[in-house]
Amino acid sequence: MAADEVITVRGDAELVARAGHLFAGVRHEFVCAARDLNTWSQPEARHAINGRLRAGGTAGVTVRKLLTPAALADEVSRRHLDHVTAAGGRVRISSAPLPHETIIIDGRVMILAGPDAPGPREFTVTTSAALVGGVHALFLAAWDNAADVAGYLSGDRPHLDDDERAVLRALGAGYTDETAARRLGLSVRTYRRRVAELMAALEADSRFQAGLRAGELGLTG
Amino acid sequence: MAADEVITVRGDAELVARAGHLFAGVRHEFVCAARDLNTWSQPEARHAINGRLRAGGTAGVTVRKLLTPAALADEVSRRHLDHVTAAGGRVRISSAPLPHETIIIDGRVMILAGPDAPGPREFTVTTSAALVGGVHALFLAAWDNAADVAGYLSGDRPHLDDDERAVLRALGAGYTDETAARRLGLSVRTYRRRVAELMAALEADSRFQAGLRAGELGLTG
DNA sequence: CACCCGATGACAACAAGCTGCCACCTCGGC
DNA sequence: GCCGAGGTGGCAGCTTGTTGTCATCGGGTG
Repeated sequence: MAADEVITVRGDAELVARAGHLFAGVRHEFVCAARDLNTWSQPEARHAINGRLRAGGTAGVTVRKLLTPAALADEVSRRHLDHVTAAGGRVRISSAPLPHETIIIDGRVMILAGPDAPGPREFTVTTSAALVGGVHALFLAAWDNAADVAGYLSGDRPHLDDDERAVLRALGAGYTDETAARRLGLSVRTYRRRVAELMAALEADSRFQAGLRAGELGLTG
Repeated sequence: MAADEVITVRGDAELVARAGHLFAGVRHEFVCAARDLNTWSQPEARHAINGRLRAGGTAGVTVRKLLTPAALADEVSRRHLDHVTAAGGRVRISSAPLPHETIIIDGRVMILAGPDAPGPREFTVTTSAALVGGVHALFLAAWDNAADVAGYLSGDRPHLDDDERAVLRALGAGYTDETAARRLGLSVRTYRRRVAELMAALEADSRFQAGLRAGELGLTG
């Protein structure tokens, strides 16, 4: 039994001072999972870290960021993500809640931000192989099941209204057009018109394809 | 900055001796993520832990296990999972690789198994709130996107062969039956037979529904 | 009011999908 | 060889889906 390499720091400033060098030491992988991009209360902290990251050079480093939709809310964040993707980083969006910030560097070092409590935020830095490895695997599991930000944003999300959702549900329920139309209080002709519009919105050539797309875009729940 | 509550133990026996009491102290939640159920090299260790768990009483405790399909391979594991679900525990299956074993108790204590190296396996036990909280959130993200074991097993996963995958791809491509059949070197009659079989396997009443299911089950990639 | 517009629904014609039936072929066992 | 099982394909008849056309209705607008 042995005490392990885990330290806790309080506040951005101390983190930068104590662990800033780690960001510059990235060799091949930088992954982070977070709810949004507002972990650093003071912009200076973020700048300092970004500076360190760039100083280390980004060639050959794969960057992966796993975020929640909250990170797409404001324009500043979006622009940051555009930068990341433009630089070859990959960004995905998870519908599940995420920790406030988890950073893993080269599978060796892990930095976890504590909850947004009053006072300076706590950060935990560890190099324990078991800890980092385990969390990294969990990260990958979450990553694998999240949608790419491109697909999430530009893809479509055709902003369906209630009627269209109703049609979608009827299709998903496996009703025939006849039955579905009756249930929705529409004529069969109109129902089919709706289906056709939906398929156009989903850029699907067949109903099977439309089902597939609807599933991909998570329009079923 | 402060050293945190992280200890590392080597081997099942030491883990049971040092941290076994934690398993008995479960109050409301016991979650674990693992590739399979073979973390404990000696069955005695598992029995010891199961004993401790039961000793603590399971009323009001939610048990969640996130595993990979590997955990469903052998009959013994399946029976164990049946027990878990019968006792009210929830089991999900993730298609992504998972850490060897991550256990979180009541959101307070976390136990991570190290890689299956030669010699006794290392376990890391920590109570650091930031660490445990962060990993717990990551676990939830992975959990949310995994399939319930019931749906995974009984549902279908109809173990598609290459032909069926080809049909699926043709459907997903949006071809008409005519075109798809020609591409696959089949008669239209046979192609449609295949589609019908596929739909039966997916328990779908319409092609739309089949597309939805296929997407859900990740049979497109 | 007359007018236009968009949404709806009826009808029709056609395309696509679904299935039962039967004939054919091939393979393996007798 | 003979037989049966299982996969295949053609055909036919039916259902379902797709689309165009047209009449109708109701709500603005001049």
